Amino acid sequence: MKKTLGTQNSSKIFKKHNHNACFKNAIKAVEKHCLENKIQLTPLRRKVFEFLLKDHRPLGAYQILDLLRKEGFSSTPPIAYRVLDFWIAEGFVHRIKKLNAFVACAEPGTEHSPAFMICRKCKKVAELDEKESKVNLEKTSPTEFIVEEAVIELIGLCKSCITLEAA
Amino acid sequence: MKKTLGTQNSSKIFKKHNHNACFKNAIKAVEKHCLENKIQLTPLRRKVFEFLLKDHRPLGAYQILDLLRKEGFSSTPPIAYRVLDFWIAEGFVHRIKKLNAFVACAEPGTEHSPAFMICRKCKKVAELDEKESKVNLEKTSPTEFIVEEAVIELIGLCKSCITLEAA
DNA sequence: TATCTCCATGTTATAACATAACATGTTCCT
DNA sequence: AGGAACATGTTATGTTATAACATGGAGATA
Repeated sequence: MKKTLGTQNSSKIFKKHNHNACFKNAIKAVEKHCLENKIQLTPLRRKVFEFLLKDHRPLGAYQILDLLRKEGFSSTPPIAYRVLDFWIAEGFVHRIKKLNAFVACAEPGTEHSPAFMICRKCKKVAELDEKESKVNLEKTSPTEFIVEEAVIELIGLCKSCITLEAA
Repeated sequence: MKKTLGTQNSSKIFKKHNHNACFKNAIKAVEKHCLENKIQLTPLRRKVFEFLLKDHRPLGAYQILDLLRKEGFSSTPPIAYRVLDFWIAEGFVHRIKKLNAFVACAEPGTEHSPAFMICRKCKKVAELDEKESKVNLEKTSPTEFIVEEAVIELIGLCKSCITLEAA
C-alpha cells in the first residue's frame, strides 16, 4: 500500500471538496467522541472547534479570541489557550509551531504527532500521516536517537496553487 | 553511501568529543567565510556565535542578551535578534522553533533547512543533513506539494542519554 | 583629508504569543 | 442537599519578537 505525499486528507483539503459535508462529518466525529468519553462539548469548545474547522486554515490564539469576543464569550487569553489545550489533548486540534497557530485535525480521536504541509499561498494546511514522515526518519537508525515527538512542518505550494501559478 | 540517522555531526555532538578542536574549527570556518565574502566579523557577531557554539545547546534570544550584558554589550532585544538573523542568513545559525531558540550550525556556509534531533535530557541539539529528512519527504510525490522550506525537529533521547538511562 | 556612503550598533516603544494563580459558576454524582 | 470535579472567568504577568528611528564608525574616493 504505497502512498504518495498527501493522498488522503491533503488532497481533499487542498482541492475543492464538499466542505459542508466535510465540516459536518468532523462535528459529528467530535460529538461522538465526547458522548462516548463522557466529555462535555460545551458551547465554547464547540465554537472554537468550528472556527478551526471552517476552512482548513490555521488560526492564532488571539484570532480565536477576537472571534469569541464577537460571539459574546469572554476573550482573555487563558480562555483560548485552555480550550485549545483541551482539543489538542483530545487529538482534535494540532499546533503549528511555524505559524504559532492551530488547526483542526484531519484524522481526529487518536493522539499522534503528524506532519503538516502548509501552503504559503492559500494558507491552507493539510496533514500527512505518521507513516509517511516521522516513522520514516525514526526507523533509519533506532540506536542513535530515540524519537519521542516530532515537529514536521513543510512550507511550500499546494497542488491548486501550483496549477494557478503555472497558468 | 547509505547513512544512518546521525552518523556525521550528531554522533559527534551527542558523544564526548574534542570540543576544543570542534569549537576552534567552527571559528576558523566563520573567519574564512567572512574574509572571503568581505563580511565584518565584529566583536558582537563573534561573541554571539561563540555563545551558541559553546556546548551544542540552544540558547534563547533573551539568554543571549543576558550573556551580552555581562560582556558589556547593549542588551536590548533587537541587538540579539539582528545578529541572529545575520548568522541565520549566512547559514551559520539555525532557529529551533520547538524551543524558541537558536543553535550554531554544524555544516555552515550554505543555506539549508536541516532537521534537528533535540535531546530532552541533555538538551543538546544535533543536525541531520537534508538528504536524510526533508528530501525523503519531498520526493515521495513531487506533484502534490512543492516543499520550499521544512521545519523538522525530533525530540527524544540521544545515544548517550539512552545509555545512561539503561544503566 | 573632507565628506559621502554603507553598514553596524544603539534606543525606545510596542506587538504578539503564552501562562500562573486564583475566583466563580455549573454539572453530576451520591 | 452536599460535595467533588470540572468549566469558565479574571487579573496579572511572563516570554518572545519586531518596527522605527538615532547614532557611530569604517572604508572609498574625489
